[in-house]
Amino acid sequence: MRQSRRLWAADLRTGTELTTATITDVAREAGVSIKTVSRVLNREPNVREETREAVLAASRALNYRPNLSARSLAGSRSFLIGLFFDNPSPAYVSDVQRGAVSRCRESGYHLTIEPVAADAVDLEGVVEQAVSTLRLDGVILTPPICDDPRVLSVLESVGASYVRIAPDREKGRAAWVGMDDRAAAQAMTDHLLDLGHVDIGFVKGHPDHGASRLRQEGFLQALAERGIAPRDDRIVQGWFSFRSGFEAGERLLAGADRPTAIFASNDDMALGVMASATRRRIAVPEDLSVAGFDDTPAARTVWPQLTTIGQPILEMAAVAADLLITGEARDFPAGHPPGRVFDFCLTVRDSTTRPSR
Amino acid sequence: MRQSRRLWAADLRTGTELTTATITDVAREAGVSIKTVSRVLNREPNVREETREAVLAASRALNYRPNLSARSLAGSRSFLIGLFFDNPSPAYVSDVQRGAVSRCRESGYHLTIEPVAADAVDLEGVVEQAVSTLRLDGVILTPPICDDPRVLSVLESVGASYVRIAPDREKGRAAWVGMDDRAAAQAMTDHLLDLGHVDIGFVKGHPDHGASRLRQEGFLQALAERGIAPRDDRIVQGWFSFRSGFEAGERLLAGADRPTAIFASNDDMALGVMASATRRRIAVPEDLSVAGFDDTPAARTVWPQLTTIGQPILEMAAVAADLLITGEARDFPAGHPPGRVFDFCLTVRDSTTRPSR
DNA sequence: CCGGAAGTTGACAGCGTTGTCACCGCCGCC
DNA sequence: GGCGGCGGTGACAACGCTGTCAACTTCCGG
Repeated sequence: MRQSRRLWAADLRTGTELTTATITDVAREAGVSIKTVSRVLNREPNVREETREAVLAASRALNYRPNLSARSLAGSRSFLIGLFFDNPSPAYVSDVQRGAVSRCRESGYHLTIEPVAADAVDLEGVVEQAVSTLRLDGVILTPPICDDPRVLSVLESVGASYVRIAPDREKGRAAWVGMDDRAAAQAMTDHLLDLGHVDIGFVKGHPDHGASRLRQEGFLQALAERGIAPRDDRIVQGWFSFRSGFEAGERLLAGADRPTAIFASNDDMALGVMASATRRRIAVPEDLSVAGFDDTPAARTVWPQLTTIGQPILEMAAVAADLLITGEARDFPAGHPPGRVFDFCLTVRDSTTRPSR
Repeated sequence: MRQSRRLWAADLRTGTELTTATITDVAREAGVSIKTVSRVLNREPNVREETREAVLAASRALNYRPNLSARSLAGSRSFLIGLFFDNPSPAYVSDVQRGAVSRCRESGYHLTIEPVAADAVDLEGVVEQAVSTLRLDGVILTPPICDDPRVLSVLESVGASYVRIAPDREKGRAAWVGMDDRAAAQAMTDHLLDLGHVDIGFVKGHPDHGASRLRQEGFLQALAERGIAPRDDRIVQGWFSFRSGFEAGERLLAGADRPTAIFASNDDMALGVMASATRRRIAVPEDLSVAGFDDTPAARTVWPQLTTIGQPILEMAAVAADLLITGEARDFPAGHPPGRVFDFCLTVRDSTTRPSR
């Protein structure tokens, strides 16, 4: 009745000795071979119900934990999924992580993270190193690196399957999940138009992000459908940052000829616009409606609370992990990867109302 | 000249065939045994310089990547560090992740994350499962779960070494890194006193967080050292949330008898106070100075920008990872674990100024 | 010039699991 | 009634690396 015994350095301190059950111990306990234990644990077919239960009982009795390293070395799966991200927004990344982990946990997978700078010189090296040494079963990519051709090439050259979240280009290249930014921006603009606004300012996003273009298109389309001609001086460039939003606000709100509403391409810039309005003693929403995009926590942490567009990020990330775990992200007809568009959520809060004039 | 060849499912699509070099390939290429290659790669002593270089050259030539699973299975290290966190603040967690990963990368370690809910029924199970199956070399714990006795017990019972970030209790139990919350709160209060404020409101933090108590103590001590008696009605309970800060502001700012400055125990609550002031047309900082704590991104994303206390979170997390990687977190004299206090940073921005009356 | 210590290297046995293949018995079919 | 097939099981060889130990070299001091 020998069991694998291991002595940890920490035990030398406490004097406790630990036992870590291996698959061999479980097999002995259940009176079967290790291969049969393996079959049960991997839910393989062709195991008698009676045998399965005996194994499961033995496994529970010994508090058996499979050794991922051994599984990975012997088998073809590592049970590890990598999440690569630049750091656009902590709140966004946090949601992606929680969504992905929740799906991973269901299948005994774990998530490793690799924060990287999109402009890092050795981006490819970091990616390749992580994927190769960890033998990742799959990789999840967030914007903006999900559109970095170098990263995609590296992943493909080492044969890793990956899912892109909200990619902008080459959607036929690999699996992805995303949202319809154009439709969302159009919906928000419609909301402002419905309130009675006709003179609406727009703050563009960072030109490198694909979403910026789509959001602007949605804005313009909404105007077009109501027969409103966009005024060039109502559309100003921003960079997704609070400061750029503040500056855009300063520009749009200078003078008496100002819009009655401003739609910023993300929440941080919307907050910047609100700050600019506050500075100029323009009351939000009474004298100016402000709308954002993303529904970051800050949108609720500000007064008045921001009307914005929410994305089901947790769900998107969970589906991304799912595509990897099920293998759908790997096996698909060339040029036709699985992709899924999620619904956005227009959240009307206190920063938008009918125009006062 | 055979090399290990592996065919990936993805290659069936592209027709490419991949070669993954193993330590055996490197050994053959360099004309030495695999053990010698292993020695070089692990920086073990007693290898001739000439041999070392030959191995390194061969390794580079074949673009060799060690297989972590194999290393972990054969050796005693998994090169994996786990980060367990509840989700108090995405910005905080994001900094912890970046700090820890930066140190990990230096030593070929990787970080796995386990977001958990502090009140999850099976918290212990999740922790135990992750540590056991992944064979984590170490674990990093953030508040509030770094103070959860169940988690600490599980980690100790499976013999995992861990480092706590900003623990509140039982600091003699395991390695930790932290900051002096009391001194920081005192410094912030001194800043307000130095500006000339004598009537300062204080918003307490969540009673379950140890930091709340320390911050209040620092506030009171600063007053005491100037001989100022604290007024009970100037100290109100908060819960670290924006809303609770807003409500605290409403309470403190009602009526003409109001403080000239308010120090909130964290940034979210300070923002709530600012929102309340804005609603009541009390100008910040002209008519009311507001100070926060934590230096979250929102502190800069608001107008006026918030005076607050910053913590070197990246550095703290990096040191936490370092303690794990070097083994200092594991081997220490009983009752005397390594611990380190980091300097805080008082960041004066626009939300505080001299009192107008 | 010799004995021993220190430096340098390799053979080999695992580490805990999965993949392959063989085996045994039972069923249904001609 | 023999035979092919399949459900159920186990023996055994990997997987790629590290730990152990032994062997061989080199370098000293006496």
